[in-house]
Amino acid sequence: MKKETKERITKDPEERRQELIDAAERLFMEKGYEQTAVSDIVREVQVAHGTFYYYFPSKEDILEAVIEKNIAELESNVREIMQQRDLATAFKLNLMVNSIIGINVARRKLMDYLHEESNAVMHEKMERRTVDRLVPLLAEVVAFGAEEGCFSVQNPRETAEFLLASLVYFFHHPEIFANPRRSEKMRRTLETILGRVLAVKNYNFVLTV
Amino acid sequence: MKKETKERITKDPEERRQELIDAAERLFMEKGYEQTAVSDIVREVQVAHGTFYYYFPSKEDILEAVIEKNIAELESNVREIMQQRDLATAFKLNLMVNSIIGINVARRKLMDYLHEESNAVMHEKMERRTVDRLVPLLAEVVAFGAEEGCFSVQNPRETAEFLLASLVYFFHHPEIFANPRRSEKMRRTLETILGRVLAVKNYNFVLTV
Amino acid sequence: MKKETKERITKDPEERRQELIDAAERLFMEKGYEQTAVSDIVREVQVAHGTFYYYFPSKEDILEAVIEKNIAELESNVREIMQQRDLATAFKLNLMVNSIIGINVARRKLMDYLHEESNAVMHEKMERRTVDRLVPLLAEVVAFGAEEGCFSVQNPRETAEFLLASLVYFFHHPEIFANPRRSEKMRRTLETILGRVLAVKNYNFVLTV
Amino acid sequence: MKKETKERITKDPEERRQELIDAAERLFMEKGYEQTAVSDIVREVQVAHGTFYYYFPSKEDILEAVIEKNIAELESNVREIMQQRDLATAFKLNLMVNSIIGINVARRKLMDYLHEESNAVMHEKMERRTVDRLVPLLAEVVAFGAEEGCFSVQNPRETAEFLLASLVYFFHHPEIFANPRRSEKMRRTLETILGRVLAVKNYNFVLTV
DNA sequence: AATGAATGAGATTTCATTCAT
DNA sequence: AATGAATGAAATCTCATTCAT
Repeated sequence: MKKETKERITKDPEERRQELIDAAERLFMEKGYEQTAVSDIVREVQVAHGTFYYYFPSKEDILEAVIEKNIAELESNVREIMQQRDLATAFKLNLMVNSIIGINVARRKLMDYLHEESNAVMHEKMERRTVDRLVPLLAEVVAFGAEEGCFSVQNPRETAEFLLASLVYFFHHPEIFANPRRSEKMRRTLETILGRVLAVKNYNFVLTV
Repeated sequence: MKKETKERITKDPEERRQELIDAAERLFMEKGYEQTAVSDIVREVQVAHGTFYYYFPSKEDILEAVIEKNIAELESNVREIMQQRDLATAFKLNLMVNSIIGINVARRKLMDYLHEESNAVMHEKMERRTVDRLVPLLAEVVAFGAEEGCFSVQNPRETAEFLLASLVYFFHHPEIFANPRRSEKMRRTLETILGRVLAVKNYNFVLTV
Repeated sequence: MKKETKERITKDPEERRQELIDAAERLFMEKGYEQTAVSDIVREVQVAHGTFYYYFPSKEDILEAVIEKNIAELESNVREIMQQRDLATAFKLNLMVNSIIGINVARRKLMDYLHEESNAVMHEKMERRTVDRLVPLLAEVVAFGAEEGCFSVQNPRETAEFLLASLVYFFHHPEIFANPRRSEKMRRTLETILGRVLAVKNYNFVLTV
Repeated sequence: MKKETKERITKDPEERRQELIDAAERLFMEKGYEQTAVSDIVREVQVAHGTFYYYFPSKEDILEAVIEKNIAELESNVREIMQQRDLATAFKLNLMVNSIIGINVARRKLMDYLHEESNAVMHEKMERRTVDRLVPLLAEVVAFGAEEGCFSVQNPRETAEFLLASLVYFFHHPEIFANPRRSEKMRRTLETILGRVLAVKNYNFVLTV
């Protein structure tokens, strides 16, 4: 009469929550948000459906958590660079841009190219959140450079927005990286654009795509 | 056993097809692609489900048709401008950019702001298709201007891509238009950016957002 | 490679609808409304889940349909009696009351005693709808009798309400019928009550429980 | 590895039990029995789920407790009236009826009208228990009055049942109280009915709805 | 006495698509 | 060209209850 009692494994809530977010992130990137069922996530983590809903009120909420985790990481990287002293402003901005491109590229490589268009929801959310959170940081540095005189920019915030629009273009066009020649041209073009848009003095942007 | 047979209205296939596309377009803009069911479309046009599938193999196909219709219109507008003779290249490019922004803005105004994030699939597809189709046109004019000497650009195609990335930014951020001050700043910033990125000679871009 | 294609049986919509209502009625009475799953209903009728929702927007809607069917039947019986000419008013009311009790008793016998308290939702709805629909009919006859002088009643409508409250008591207490002695006493008591409440002249109510 | 242990508040078991019952009662009345989750109750009382199940084996059991609490109160009120000496029987019965109506009315006013039909389970249980517990009391007084000669009734128990059926009608139709005219008519009608059903001598019932 | 993370069966519903007519 | 009844897989979410601590 023994019931095949499924082990009931209890963990620290914070740990469980992370497990769920990590599994969701992996699956969302592989198969896309909408193609991933809550049952896929709980199967991965080996918990019951109810456990999922104990931690997240809905599937959309875990998507927000996944995105937040990603953005937070990106933001903190960028912020760290910002806080370094003794860096010339133009160089600092250069580092920030490289960091943004770099992480986006890395992230994109995880996403399945095949499901490209089927992950629109996640892409859209990610892009908007990225822009919203990074614009203030870029804008601050641009503004600072403008005061310093190393840049010549009238509207730092708006300029930062358009620059970010160009940076996330990479995120939306991962096929670029498949072709080294193309990738190279894009890199050089963006280097030029950055220099011109900011009207930098005595500095050449060097990107590492 | 008499069946009250519902009127069976036959139309010219091309007309029917258009009716379906128009209804779909309206609904996709109002409620979003995923929130629109095939039954919403057929209800609107007053035909049976079968009729829909007689014209389109799947729901995604009518989305493609809707997008194609939109892009084709945009492309033809832009192409028309291109073909005008006796226009200075910089001025021609200016007109093209205005046309792109204008149509995007008009389109966005139709879309329900409320469903912003819930229409990611359509947004994403629209953006990619727009970029794919307009890049060659912009690139051609940019290249021509570079040869002429009114622009100074190394990689016309890549430059056109990044410029388009900035133009579609408006499409993704319709909230901009809600605030006149903001909208104004964006416009002026973009005017400056265009001038700098292309390194135009003897011309100032004037946008009409 | 032949697919075991499940026969696709198409029927006249009205017939299908009735099949679904009938199956639902049977199941609701046997197991209770809440204990009946939509899958129980579709299994019975041998259609797909989708078919159910093609006919009824929700499970609650089929409950309404089941109740409506029942009430309509009861109402039409009672109305038929009302419309008979050449019946003394008291006798006519007597027939109406017998009809109401009779149908309720019959219905109750179908319901599973075991699930008594687990079918509260259906009971409550049924009772309210019954009262709402029958009060006007009873009230009319009571009023007519009062004018004629065979009854002596001040407030026909309210009196009808309280009488119905007594009639549906049987519906809520099916255990009464299990005990002949009890059942008999209830019958006689109700006969007396009817006579007294209406202050009937020259007539004795005779119930057939 | 320190866990920030949440305060663990211990109380007298009887007190805890009452807290739970009171919270459940409030919630059941506001939202309905089925619409109230066990988690709503424990959140209200600020205890863990396990604590709930330490006191009540199941959700249904706390419903029974809530109902019992209510009925017990009603029964004791009515019983108190019964035990008063020096009251004429008809007057005593009148007081009892007023007490029953009064408490039901008061209770109904607490219940959310909006969730009317969604609280069927609780309504049904409450009604049955009310009838079961009050019938013997009413029957006893009716029987006593019959012996005394102030009433003329053959079957006191059954008569009491039908009278209670009329009294609980108010409970099921709270909308009555919203309309003073209607409420007034119902009251007067019931006064007349009581007098007639019991065939009272030298007394007029006066209700206080 | 009390905690609260975990369970998991199961319920309703959606909707793109098919196909016999 | 058109109909519309029928399909059915699949998805999200609920919640009473358990049990190791």
